[in-house]
Amino acid sequence: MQNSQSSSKRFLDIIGELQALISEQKIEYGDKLPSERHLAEKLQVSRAAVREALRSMELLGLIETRRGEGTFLSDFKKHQLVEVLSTFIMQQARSIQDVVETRMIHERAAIKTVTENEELRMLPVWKGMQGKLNEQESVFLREDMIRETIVATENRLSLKIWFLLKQYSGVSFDVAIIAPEEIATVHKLLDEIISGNSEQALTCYEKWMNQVEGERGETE
Amino acid sequence: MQNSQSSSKRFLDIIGELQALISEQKIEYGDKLPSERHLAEKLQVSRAAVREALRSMELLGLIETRRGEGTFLSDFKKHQLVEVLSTFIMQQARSIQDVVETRMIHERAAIKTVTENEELRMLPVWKGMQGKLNEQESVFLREDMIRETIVATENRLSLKIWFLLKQYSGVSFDVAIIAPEEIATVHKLLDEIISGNSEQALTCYEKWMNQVEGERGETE
DNA sequence: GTAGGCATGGTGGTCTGACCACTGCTGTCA
DNA sequence: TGACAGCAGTGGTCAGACCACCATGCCTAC
Repeated sequence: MQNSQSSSKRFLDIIGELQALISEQKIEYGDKLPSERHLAEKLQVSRAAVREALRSMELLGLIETRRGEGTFLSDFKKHQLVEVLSTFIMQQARSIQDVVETRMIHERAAIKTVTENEELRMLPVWKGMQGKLNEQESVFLREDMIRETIVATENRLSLKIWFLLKQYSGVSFDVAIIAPEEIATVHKLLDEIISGNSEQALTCYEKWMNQVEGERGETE
Repeated sequence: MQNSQSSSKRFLDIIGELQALISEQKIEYGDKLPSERHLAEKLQVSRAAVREALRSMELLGLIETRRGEGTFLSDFKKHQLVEVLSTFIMQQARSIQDVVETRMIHERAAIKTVTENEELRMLPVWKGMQGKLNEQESVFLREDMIRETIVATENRLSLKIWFLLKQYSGVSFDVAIIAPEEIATVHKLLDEIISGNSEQALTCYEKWMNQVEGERGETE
């Protein structure tokens, strides 16, 4: 196990045991965990100790508790983590600017990876996006475009980090594209991706982000 | 305040109050927090509730507790977070490969940013590194080189993420450079940075990483 | 038969008070 | 002067209690 110095920090051990339990019993997202009292008995510790571990995990967004119902393995998208880190770690960040810049680091890297990989740029998803972009009825979300790009790289960790950053930067990022210029830019971006023009794709991306920024400036 | 739905989730409120307290009393990294009993009295909650909040913060690496001594505001480098997330989030990651790749995303971005910014590439730190690289006695750590690059970008969040990733990937990254070829590569990398050749700098970086990888393969 | 109300058991939320283990200090004694 | 014992303060842990809430099932009134 990873519990080498398990002398102190019992609640860390408990978290470890909970992880093992979840793994053993194949508890999946949304499933219910044993009750605090049962866990206390099973792990041979007090309920208070179990609660300390559970609250920690809750703060990380790993679990979700509902009074009167129970404790559930959480969907990893709902992260209290963001709010908390925002006050502590983010205060060390120069500003919201760091968050935006870091988010863009991941986005640029994804675009580059996809564009420079023949298999990835041939994926049907890009054509599909272009189709959606043309249809007036269907909604084409900025977020979808970026997310799909990162998903395509198959780097789940990057996706995870991106998700957190997006959540924190709290921009109007999940809105449908409206401005015709923006649609044109995204169209071009998709073209460049499919064509494998890494340099041009990134240029398009920068242009797009500027447009998004411009719109925000107008509406706010 | 952020306590909108403060009906449940008291421990979140407590964390908020602790943050406020830390802010008010200007408690800095390494300083001691009031004892659990004092906090309980001050915040008008039970000690158990205070402890749940404290354990959560400890898991995030925000504080550090030492039995018999007290609770201290932590240095942000020591993050239990890594270990815990490793079991949950990382299990979703394809593999350690994702961590390495994500770390490199941040490193490449930093090199690019520095190289393409006139002020940054003129910083004395690069010349200093070259000097260190020449002196046989002084230690030139791989880690220093990369870290300084990210530091130069002044994106503290990226630095933070990089630090966590490095810690997790647990590579032999903080060792001194030994192989002459590697020294040559880093020398060239520094040259390209100073010259502002973004493309070439990144090429050097990739070459360097391959060399590092090669060494690891030999020794393990 | 159905809709509404009620009792009940299980769950998380919180508190109290107690005891243990450890640390650091302080005063005493050799 | 130095070593040591005692003490106060701290986190670590526990047991037990009570509350608020939820789901369920039963029962009654319609």
